[in-house]
Amino acid sequence: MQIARVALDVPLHRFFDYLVPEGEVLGTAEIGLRVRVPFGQKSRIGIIADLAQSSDFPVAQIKQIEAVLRDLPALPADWFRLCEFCAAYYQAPLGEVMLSTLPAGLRRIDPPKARTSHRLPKLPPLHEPPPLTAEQQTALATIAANGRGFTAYLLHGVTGSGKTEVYLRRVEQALAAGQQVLLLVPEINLTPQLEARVAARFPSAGLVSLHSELTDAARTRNWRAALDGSARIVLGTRLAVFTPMPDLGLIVVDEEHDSSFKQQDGMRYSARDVAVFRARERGVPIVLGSATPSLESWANATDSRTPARYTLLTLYERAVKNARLPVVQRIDTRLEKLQDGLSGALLLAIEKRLVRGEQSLVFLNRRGYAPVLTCTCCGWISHCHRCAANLVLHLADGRLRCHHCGYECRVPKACPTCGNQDIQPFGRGTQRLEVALSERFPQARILRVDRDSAKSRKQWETLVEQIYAGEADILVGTQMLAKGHDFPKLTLVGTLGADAALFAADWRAPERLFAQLMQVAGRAGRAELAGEVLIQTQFPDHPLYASVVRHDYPAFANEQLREREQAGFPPYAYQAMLRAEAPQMADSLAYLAAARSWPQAAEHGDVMLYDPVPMRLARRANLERAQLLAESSSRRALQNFLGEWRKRLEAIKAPARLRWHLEVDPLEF
DNA sequence: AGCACGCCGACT
DNA sequence: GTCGGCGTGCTC
Repeated sequence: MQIARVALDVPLHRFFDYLVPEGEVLGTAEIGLRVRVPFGQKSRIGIIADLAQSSDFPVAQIKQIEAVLRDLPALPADWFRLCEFCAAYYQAPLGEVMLSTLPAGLRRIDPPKARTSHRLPKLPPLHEPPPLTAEQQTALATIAANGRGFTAYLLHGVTGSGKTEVYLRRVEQALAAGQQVLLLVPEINLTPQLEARVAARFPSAGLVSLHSELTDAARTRNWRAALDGSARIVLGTRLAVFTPMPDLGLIVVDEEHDSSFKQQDGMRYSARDVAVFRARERGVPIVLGSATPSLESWANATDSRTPARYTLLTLYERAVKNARLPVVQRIDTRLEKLQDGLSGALLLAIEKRLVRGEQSLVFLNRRGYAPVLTCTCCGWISHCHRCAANLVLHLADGRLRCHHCGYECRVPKACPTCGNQDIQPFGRGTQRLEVALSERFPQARILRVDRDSAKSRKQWETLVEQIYAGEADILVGTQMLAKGHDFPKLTLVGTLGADAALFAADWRAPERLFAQLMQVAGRAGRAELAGEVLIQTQFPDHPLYASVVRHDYPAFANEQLREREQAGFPPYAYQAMLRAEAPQMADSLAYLAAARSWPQAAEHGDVMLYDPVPMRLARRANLERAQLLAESSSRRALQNFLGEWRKRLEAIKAPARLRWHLEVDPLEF
C-alpha cells in the first residue's frame, strides 16, 4: 500500500492521505507533481508533498488519487522549503500557501488550453552599456569579492545614481554562470520600463514577467518557462517571489522599501523578507536596492552593536554626466495667505517654468476635489453610512465617493439635514488644485494624474506618453507620479499637505513621508536641467524636512532608529497583529478579549499582549473592526508563541459573521 | 473555505 | 404543507 500525502487548497493545517492507484509507482522524483483527487463531494487539484507506506487515517476511508498530472515538471525541493517557511512564519495553512502561489490555470481541474504560438516581445534596439562610475565599480567589486554564496546587500543609492546598472552587471555575471535571476519590482506601473531595458540588454535570456495584470494563460506560460528553465530572467511583482526556478543564482529587490511588497490580504507576507529567506536558503546573493531603504534593512546593514546582517553598498553620486541633485527649499506657509493652497513662491516658480517651456509638478497626495462636503448652516458633513469615514467630493463627475468601501452617490443640491442650499467643499484634493491652476494659468496645459484620471493601464500609459512628449506644462498628481518615471523637461516639484504625516498616530508615517518626498524630489531635473523642489510647510524647522533639504537619508534614518529603539518599536521589537471584524464592535472586541485571556502572562513571559482596541478606521463596509497587538523583543519567542496561539484562536467560539486574521510583521496600525 | 445536514419561520 | 434561514461539522 502506497500513500501519497497531498497538499490541498483548504484552510487546514494538514495534508490529506490518498492511495496511489494500482499501476502507478511513485518515488521521490514524483514528489512535487500535481494530482487530481476526490475531496468531499468533488475533485480538486493538489500537490504530492510526501510519500509513505502507511497512514494515521483509517485505511477504509482513504480515497484513491484520480490522476497523477505530468504536464508540469515536479516542483523542486527548495520551492517546498520556501512554502514551508512562509506557512510557519506567517501562520498560514501550508496547502493554501502552495496552491495559491500557482497560477490559477494550474490549480483548476480543467486547465485552459495553452496557446501554442509563443508571442515574442518586441525588442528595442541594443545599446552599449554605459561606463561605470567609481562607486558602481566599488559596489560590484564588493559583490564579486563575496562570491556566489548567500550574502544580502543593501544597495543605497540616490535617485539617478545608477542602481539599475549595478543590478544589470551582476545579472550579466549570473547569466554567464548559467544561473537564473529573479528580479522583483514594486508596482505594475514600473514593470514595462524596466522590462524593456532588461530585455534590450539580455535579448537571449528568455525574459518573462509575472504580475497580476497578465492574463491567466500568459501567467501560466511564463511561470512554466521559469520552472522548466527556458526563462533565465523572471521580472515580477511580489507574487513572483514564489516562482519555482531550478537554477536560481541571484535575487534583486528594487525599491525594497516600497509598501507594495507587502501583501495586504490572504497570507500577509512581505515579498522582500520572503526573498531574503529564499536567498539564504538557496545559498545565493540578494541585492536590495533603494534610495530610501526601509528602516529594517538600514538597521540590518548599519547596526554596529551586532554583526551586520547586510552588506551596505552606497552610490552617492549621480551617474548621469553633469546632473546634480535638485535644490530643495522649504516654504513657510505661516508667513503668507495662500492662494488656493499655493504659496506665492511656488506660483512664481511655476510661472518661470512656463516661460522657459519646462514642466512643473504639483504633488498632493489626496485625490478628489475636496475631502469632505459641509453645510455652512447646520454643520452637516458628507459621511459614509457604511464606514467611519467621510465621503470625498468628486466634482468632475458630480459625485460623492467613499474611498474605503466604494460607495458613491450624486452630490446633493441642498443639505440633507436642514435643506440649506449653501453646502461647501472643505479642504483640497488634486481635482480642486487642477481647477485652481487652470484659472491662474489659463494658457498652461495641465494634466492631472491620479487613480481617477489613470484608472486603467492604458490611460496611465497615455498620460505618461503625453508628459514625456512635452504635451503638458503643469502636472498635478498623487503618489502615482512620484515613482520611477523620469520626465526630461520636469524641473520643478512643489509639494502640498505633507505636514499631516509629521504628527500622525502611525509611527511609521515619517518614514513613508521621507521616502515619498525624496522620491518625488527625484523627479526634478534628472537630465541636464537643474531641478528645484519647494516643500510647503507650517513646520519648516522640523528635522525631517532638514534631512530632505540636505538629501541626507542616513541622518534621518539614524535619528528615526534612535527614536524607535527608545520607544521599543520595530526593528527593535517583533510584532504580530490579530484583527477581528464583525457587524457589531462588541463581537469583535469579545473575540479579541477571548484571545487575550489566553495564555496567562506568566506562561509566555517573553511576549506581551496589548489590550484589544477598535481600529483607526473602526467601521468599513458595515463591518466593525478591532485589533490586538502581540509584541516581543525576540523573534523566536514571538514565533513560538504564535504557533500555539493560532491553535487557540481557531478554537474560540465566535459568531458566524465574525472574521479574524493574524498578521506577522504588520506595517500599518 | 466549501458543502453537506438539520431544525424553525413566512409563502405558493 | 414546503422553501430557505444560517448553526454545526467534516473533508484523507
